[in-house]
Amino acid sequence: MTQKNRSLTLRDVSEASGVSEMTVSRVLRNRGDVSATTRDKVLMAAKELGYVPNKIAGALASQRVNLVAVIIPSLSNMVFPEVLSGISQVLEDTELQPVVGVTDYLPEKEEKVLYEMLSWRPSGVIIAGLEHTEAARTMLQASGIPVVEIMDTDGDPVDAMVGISHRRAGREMAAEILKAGYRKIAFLGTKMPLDHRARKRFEGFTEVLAKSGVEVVDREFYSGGSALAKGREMTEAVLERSPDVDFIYYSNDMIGAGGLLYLLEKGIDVPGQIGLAGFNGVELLQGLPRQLATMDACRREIGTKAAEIIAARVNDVEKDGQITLAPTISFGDTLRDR
Amino acid sequence: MTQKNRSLTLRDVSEASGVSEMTVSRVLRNRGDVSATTRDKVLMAAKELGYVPNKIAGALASQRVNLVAVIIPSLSNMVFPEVLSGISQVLEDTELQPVVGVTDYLPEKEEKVLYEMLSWRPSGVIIAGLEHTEAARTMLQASGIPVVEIMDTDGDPVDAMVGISHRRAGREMAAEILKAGYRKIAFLGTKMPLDHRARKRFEGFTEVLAKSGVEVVDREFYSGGSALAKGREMTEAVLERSPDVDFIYYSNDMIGAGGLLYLLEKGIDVPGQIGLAGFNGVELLQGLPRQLATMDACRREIGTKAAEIIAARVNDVEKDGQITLAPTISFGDTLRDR
DNA sequence: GACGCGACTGATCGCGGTAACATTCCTGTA
DNA sequence: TACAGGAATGTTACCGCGATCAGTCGCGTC
Repeated sequence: MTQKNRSLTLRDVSEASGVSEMTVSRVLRNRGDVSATTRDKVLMAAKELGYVPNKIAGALASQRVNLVAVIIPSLSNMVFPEVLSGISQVLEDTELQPVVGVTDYLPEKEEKVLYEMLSWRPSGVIIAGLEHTEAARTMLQASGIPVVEIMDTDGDPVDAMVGISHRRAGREMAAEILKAGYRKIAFLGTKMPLDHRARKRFEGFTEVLAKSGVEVVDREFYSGGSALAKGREMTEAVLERSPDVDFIYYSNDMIGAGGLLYLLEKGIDVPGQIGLAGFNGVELLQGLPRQLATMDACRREIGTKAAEIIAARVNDVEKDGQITLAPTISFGDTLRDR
Repeated sequence: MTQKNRSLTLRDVSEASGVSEMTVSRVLRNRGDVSATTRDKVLMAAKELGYVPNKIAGALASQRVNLVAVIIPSLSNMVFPEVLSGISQVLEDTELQPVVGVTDYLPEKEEKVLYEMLSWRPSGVIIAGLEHTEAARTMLQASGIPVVEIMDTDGDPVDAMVGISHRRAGREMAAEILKAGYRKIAFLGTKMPLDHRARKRFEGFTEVLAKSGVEVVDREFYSGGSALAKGREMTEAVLERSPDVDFIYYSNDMIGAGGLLYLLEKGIDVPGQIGLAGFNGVELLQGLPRQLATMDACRREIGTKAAEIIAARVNDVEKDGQITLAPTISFGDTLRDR
């Protein structure tokens, strides 16, 4: 409460409680032996002064920074917050703490953010995707700390990796769609150069279609704006251009939901006339009039596994570092045998 | 690239380039006079080694930490990410950097997170809400750094504050609803003890209703789960219990959207038989079959204004610190004169 | 009574940088 | 030619804390 301007230090607490700085330090970190009386005295003084330890100094002195850099493309779609929450949950039981950096899907920004984060000398890095600039990869390698690349497993990780195969996800969805008898298939997605995982899903998707001699009859890509509204617009555009479409595969659930709402409004029979599928398994879908077919991206689990790997490695425990999770398909009400 | 284990220091670069550590430091920070030749030599050496400056040490030595602590309740609803993006956008033009902490709407967790963040000695704090534990308020005051409390302006800030009056938002919505002729009004919201802003909206809302002798005929609260689905369920429950309801005020757009979808499905005339309104003005709404009446919470602007205040104060520029933004109501298609 | 031992406490050093001041060197000018 | 003055570079002293090691004290043991 009594507080001038200059920030308090151990010395202030030490003077206030009549013991050495070292003892105060021990009390506040619960380390080493301190008598109960001294401990109480110190804690009282610290509380009274409103002392908050300086982790900057602590980290420098101890050469330990209990931060984990988490680098993701975006916070504004539901997918990464959920990964984050998985990470936080696991790290909560450790002394590690996540620090988030956002790249907006821009490789150069990713590089910059990574550089910034590494300059805080974190204990580990969790970073989305396997595609990074040359410089970023080099930094990750040179950092000498555990690195987990998440979300995607189609590629070579710098170190550890946890995710699903998006290529396979695309393939499986394509197979199911074909099995259900759809043939005039359209694809709606995000502008792809930015989003490697969406691209890989698309590649896997077309690959399987091609094997059956089927080609995507139409496609449309968007960027920015309300995904729900974009799904609507794009669906409308595609139907206008290609009225004979019988299935639409969306690169994410949000635009899929927009498309679903649009089709229902138009009185189109889903999935009779047109089938639909999205990707991600977002919670939102549960509130829709009909359940959109989708594929769970195992977001939360990716977060927890990644955090577990970091936590283990930080404590020098070796731990399996290449985890490919299996996304489960959910057919919902929009993908059925015709 | 050549890299053992121990992290590189200025000394390594200094040795590699044949100048003093101080000069290397100057080059890397672009500060002070350094000849072009020396500069190049140093930069080459630094790049070659893959040197990343240690901000921990730098911050300790310079007594400057260019971090801004941003403490918010949640990342999983659209509102805070948007505030964050406003903050980031403004801070991008400064040397400040946001660091996010999440409290899950729990006061004790907020206190803990705040303590953690302050222990990194940030240059400023942006924190959601005006309600904090006693200890948290004390810490904020004692920190001696600029503090901006955001989102809400119904109360006394520790220092600066940027937001809207949720009480007034509730009042205005109530007034419009009454003006449109609705009288059997229900309220659906989140469990309130956790969310002061939702509570204040509700208080303002009922206050205006009461002045016209109207009372909320039914109410229902939820916590957890998919908001869209919850909106659906709660709406169904309320209609069953109180079939004569003619308006439903939702404490957020997401549950409002769920309700809207439900009513449309049931073939109920919206807004003829039942009017609806939500709160927040989320982007999602643009993709709905009908535009839900709502009120913009000025999220992005709150973020930018708050960041501007911090940025100004950090540079010792005084700046107006009590900003109340005016949310604009948007009637959409679900609130109309009967 | 000397000794060992464990519990507790303190002194010193250095983590990797930066601020502030000191030094060197070069140039133009009186 | 001597010297002022600035540009370029180096030296020194910390920043606030924790690791390490060095005491101090009380007590049981032989």
